[in-house]
Amino acid sequence: MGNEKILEQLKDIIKSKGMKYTEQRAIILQILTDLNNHLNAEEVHDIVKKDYPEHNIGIATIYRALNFLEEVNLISSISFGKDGKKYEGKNKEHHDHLICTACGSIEEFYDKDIEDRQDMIAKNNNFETTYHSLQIFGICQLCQNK
Amino acid sequence: MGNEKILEQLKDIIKSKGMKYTEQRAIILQILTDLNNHLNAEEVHDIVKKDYPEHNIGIATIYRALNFLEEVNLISSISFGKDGKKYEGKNKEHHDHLICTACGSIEEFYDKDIEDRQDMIAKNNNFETTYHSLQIFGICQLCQNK
DNA sequence: GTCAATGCAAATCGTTTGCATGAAC
DNA sequence: GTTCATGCAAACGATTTGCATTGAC
Repeated sequence: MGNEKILEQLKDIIKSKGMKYTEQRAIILQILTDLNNHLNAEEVHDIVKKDYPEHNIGIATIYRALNFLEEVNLISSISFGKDGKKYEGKNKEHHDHLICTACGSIEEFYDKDIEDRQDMIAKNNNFETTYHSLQIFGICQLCQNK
Repeated sequence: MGNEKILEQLKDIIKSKGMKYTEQRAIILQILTDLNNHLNAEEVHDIVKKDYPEHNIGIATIYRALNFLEEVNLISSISFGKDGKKYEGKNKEHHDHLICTACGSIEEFYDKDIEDRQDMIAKNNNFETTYHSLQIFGICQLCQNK
């Protein structure tokens, strides 16, 4: 699994906040870190039920954990119309998204030129960037052929 | 108001689909065409109640009209972070946003290079773009000085 | 007169919250 | 033992749907 590092981060953050380390939060973080995929809360719940049947994690816990993990920056989310908010681990390089509004599939891309232009625009506006998010919505090749 | 053209388009589309032209749909389309703003369904409803008090348009009709108008491409929607789906008329120039997470202010910008790169990326992925949304989050100059 | 569109209320979906119980410390 | 996190169910807000009525054609 090779994600001891991120679990250590989780432990540190939780300790520093006077909160408690629980299996549930670790499992949810691991799922999103290991899986190279964008998942909504329902999908995370399904995976937990399938891969960790001995645990009986409620959907409320999933939502609470996802909100917390995003807050402390261990996962990130993108939101769009139908399927609600989708989450992904932070173990990947920064990238942007091509989102198919027909089937909900998400393709990733990275473009150095766009990144540079954004930095320049922020600079020109005396704007101190925290992060940015670029989504291209449309119809993917598969759905075009349907 | 200068939006007879778009109402003609609406009439044509409705006729071609064997549907019926109604005041309600025309009002909702006009609001989004005239106002230079992104509105969610609730906000459209509020404007209708305020500006067209003699009509008593139900929220369900607002949603049905918005879905229809988007489907036939007379308006477009974006998912603006947490606020859900927001709609805008098609008469507005495209632009992106610098969003200050401290004070919530929104600055608009347009960058031809970024637009071109995005088109290219979509093309390379055989992706048929409907729209795109680029947000740069951070701290604006005013808030930096506080 | 016919059939689609509307208004209303109930239903539904994704998400959050209140509360008693259970687990971490 | 104290306090936080969990699971469950109820609550919630945004959107949708079912149905009788209204209005466009």
